Amino acid sequence: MDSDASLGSSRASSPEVDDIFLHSRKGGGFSAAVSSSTMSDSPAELSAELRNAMAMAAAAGDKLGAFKAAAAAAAAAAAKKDKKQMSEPELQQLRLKINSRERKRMHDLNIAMDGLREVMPYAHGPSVRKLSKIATLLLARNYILMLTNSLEEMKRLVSEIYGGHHHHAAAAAAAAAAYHPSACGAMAHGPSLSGHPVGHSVHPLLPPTAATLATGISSVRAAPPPPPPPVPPVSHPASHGLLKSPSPASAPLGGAFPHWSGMPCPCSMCQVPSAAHHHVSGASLSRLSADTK
DNA sequence: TAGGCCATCTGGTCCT
DNA sequence: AGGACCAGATGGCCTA
Repeated sequence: MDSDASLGSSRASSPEVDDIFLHSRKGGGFSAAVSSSTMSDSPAELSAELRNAMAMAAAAGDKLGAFKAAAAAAAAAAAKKDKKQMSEPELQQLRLKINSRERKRMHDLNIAMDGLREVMPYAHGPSVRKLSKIATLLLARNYILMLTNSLEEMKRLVSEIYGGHHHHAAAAAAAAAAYHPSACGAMAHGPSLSGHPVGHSVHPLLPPTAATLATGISSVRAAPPPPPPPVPPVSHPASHGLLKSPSPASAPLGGAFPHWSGMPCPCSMCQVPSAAHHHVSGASLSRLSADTK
């Protein structure tokens, strides 16, 4: 019936409707979930009619849709009327339905954001706090730019290797690209690589690309400028700037990143940024914000 | 305690 | 008309 029954939340703090009304939220409890709906002019408690409707729906056995059924029914009935003619409970039901939709929409957005985080070359795991949304987006942008640069570089090298056989160059590049995954052996690409999904897309045989995924975002994390200097390739600081540790004493990031001996760290965060590579700086971020307004 | 990040609510606007 | 999308407001949680 109601669409938000289909999706679970990617966050524990994103309860489903049932959770909102039937369980205490962490910290705030019931009031935390409901009180904000009363910030404007709604009464602090649900109306008696509303609660009755919910109770009846719950008694009907539809646990998942207990609230939703009541809300949908009331909303459907209310939809036939003018809003001004709607009673207070009907208006509340409509509001709750709209709120539920909006919550689902935001949950979907968060799920997509989680999916994006999963394929980003940053440390995953319990000891590393997950990227914020803005950091995820900025990191993703820089990562795409880095991969584009890598691809171009690879094409260029293949063209050089094959010299004048220009008509073979494109095919060779394609073949090289296709061959790459298996050639990497244990360093298989893809999300299956624990803790470092696609971070080594910068091939070790290729010169370091211009990418530094974190440079732009560090200015986002660190409120006061100046931006931190590039991270040295060998030593891994406790924080990449982007990544928040659960506690100061938490495991250093180097432990979360698998680093292969005798091989430059494939983590693009550890690579020195190139002046040619444009990354999203704090300034550009603010510009971006301004542009979108 | 201030600031960052987030979830949620809400009203408005646009689209189908 | 209903749903999707958006932005502002608000309050909670967490960290430095």
